[in-house]
Amino acid sequence: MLQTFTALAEPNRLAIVELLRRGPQPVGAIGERLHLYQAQVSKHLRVLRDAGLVEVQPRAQQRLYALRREPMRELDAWLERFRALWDERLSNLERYLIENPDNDPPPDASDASRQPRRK
Amino acid sequence: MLQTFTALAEPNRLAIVELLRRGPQPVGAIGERLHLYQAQVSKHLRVLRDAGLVEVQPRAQQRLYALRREPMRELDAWLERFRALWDERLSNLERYLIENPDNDPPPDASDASRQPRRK
DNA sequence: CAGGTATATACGCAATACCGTATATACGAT
DNA sequence: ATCGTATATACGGTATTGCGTATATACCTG
Repeated sequence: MLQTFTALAEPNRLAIVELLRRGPQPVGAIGERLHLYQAQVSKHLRVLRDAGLVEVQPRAQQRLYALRREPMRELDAWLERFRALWDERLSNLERYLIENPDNDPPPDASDASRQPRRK
Repeated sequence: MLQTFTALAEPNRLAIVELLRRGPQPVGAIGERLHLYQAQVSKHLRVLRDAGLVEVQPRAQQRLYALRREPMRELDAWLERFRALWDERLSNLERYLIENPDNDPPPDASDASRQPRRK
């Protein structure tokens, strides 16, 4: 997951991924489209490949890069763990916690980390 | 979107976000939980805040940080643009289109495998 | 106001990342 | 084999980033 975010946390790589959404592309075409030096494209694709975001298929001297769905699905699953929060009453709980500074928050898992400091 | 990915592309920040999934937390608690220096937590939270991923509410001297749903929804929307691809047979179709610009006649496109074959 | 607590920012440093250029490798055609 | 095309990697430089330490700011209590 971290690797996925890392790979996407770069303008050109994100652009590449967006571009590949249209379909597999050879390195050269990507470079032209995004006004990047060929070496940069190769290097960015290397990162995307190591992150599992793209796969490569040789075609003569060309290398066709295509998106892989796996990491996207993982991202989806990761998001899923958050959607529960937004769609549930937990959101209200959080809001309550925030809006009641002076009172004790309701006993729950979110309270487990409160520090008994005092020393 | 890029800012979101950038913010999440750091182990500690990602951990913070995961932690906040349980509910709002003050800075100190986050630091203890993740074994980070307080300054680091503040700085990471600063990044997350600038990215819109978290919001802060003052509570006495503490600052309670909570997740914001906005960027998560954006991420969801961003993913949506890709889901169409995965759920369709377009992947293979596009692959075929690109792989055969004007040269090779297709061996058989109907039963195309998802795996590129090695030669 | 003094003093303690909680958090934010400033600063120097080391590691990392991206870039541009040059070079190496792979493949096809002559 | 040699050349042209397409892509990958190596290398040096610069910019960015995260870290640790020190310090500043804000708030509560007495």
